[in-house]
Amino acid sequence: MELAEGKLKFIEAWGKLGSEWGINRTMAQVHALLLVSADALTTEDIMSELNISRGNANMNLRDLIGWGLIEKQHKPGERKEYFFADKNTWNIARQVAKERKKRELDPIIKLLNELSEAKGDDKSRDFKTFKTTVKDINKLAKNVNKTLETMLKAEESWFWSSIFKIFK
Amino acid sequence: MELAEGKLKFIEAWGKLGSEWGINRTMAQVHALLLVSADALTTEDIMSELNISRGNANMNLRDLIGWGLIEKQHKPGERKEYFFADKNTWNIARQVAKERKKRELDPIIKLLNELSEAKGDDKSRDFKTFKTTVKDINKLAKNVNKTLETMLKAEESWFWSSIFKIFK
DNA sequence: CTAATCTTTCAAAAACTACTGAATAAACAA
DNA sequence: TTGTTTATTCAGTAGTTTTTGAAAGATTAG
Repeated sequence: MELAEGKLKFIEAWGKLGSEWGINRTMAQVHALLLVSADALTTEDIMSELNISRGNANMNLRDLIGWGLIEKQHKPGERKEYFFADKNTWNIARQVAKERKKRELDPIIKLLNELSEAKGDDKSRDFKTFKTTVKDINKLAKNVNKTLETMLKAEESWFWSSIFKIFK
Repeated sequence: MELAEGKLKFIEAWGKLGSEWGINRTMAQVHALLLVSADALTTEDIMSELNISRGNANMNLRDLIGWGLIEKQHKPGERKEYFFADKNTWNIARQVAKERKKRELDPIIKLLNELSEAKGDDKSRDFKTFKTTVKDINKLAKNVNKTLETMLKAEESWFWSSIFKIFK
């Protein structure tokens, strides 16, 4: 396989993976393109590599900045903006975990806490099932939360060696 | 908060969470409804609780069976089918992890292995970036893979107590 | 066998999400 | 200031995914 073909396959796969995890396919593709580009790219570069419009490129670039996955760069003497991706895989994983935790896990934990206060007939089978389900999911969510918090603070090598120490 | 209201909120939240993670909103809602129902429900029950059509209910019920999250039940003397969800949260988490690993992680690891064979000019900066990025993502993917494999085999209590022994 | 009941399928419609491209805004140079 | 270049916005369009509902298919009873 040649580099050019490999890049295309990587971009396609990253886009597909993103869309399977609720992330806009094009946004994931822009990210993939920047991940395999040694130099920072302009909006025009991205538009022509991925065959997308200016508006689409701009919107996804800004979203990627919002996720903390890419940054703008200004070259001296040039007016246009260049973009480059953080290539450190552990940083990427942490950044995604951090954003999704904030956007999704934190709100659901808040709701589960409220739901566990719900009142009802203690003899009703449905009520008991509701209570138990909410309680159990809450417990799981809090465990995931604690693990993520550790991961967000950790160094990659420490994190994995710790994991595998217990799984040996 | 009353039980009825709590159920509705739970169903809504579970549906939203699902859709944020690439799972059909209605499928997640059907799952949520079964999770908070003590007794098995018929297709009709689900149609009327969630205000969805027969076709939609049927399709999502079958998908949930495919994910291993719910099961059919037959009541003696009755012709219609009843559905109930496994309420064990750890089983749910494992089942989802297992399916997504099979559908998404395994294929991407296969591709990454192929991509790391790609040939190119060893002096090209783009080629070096490509190689490094692919190699690093591959390493991360394999670590996640190993961790998931351990999780799939593990008992809940063992898994979390092991995690927290290290991450305390 | 036929009738009754329940399940599954799938083409068409509806709903939703993403994309385009032209207009507008902003930044800078002269 | 005006002209030039680049960035942003957003209404309309295109594309995708989900849902409906009626028809076809199963299954069981008599």
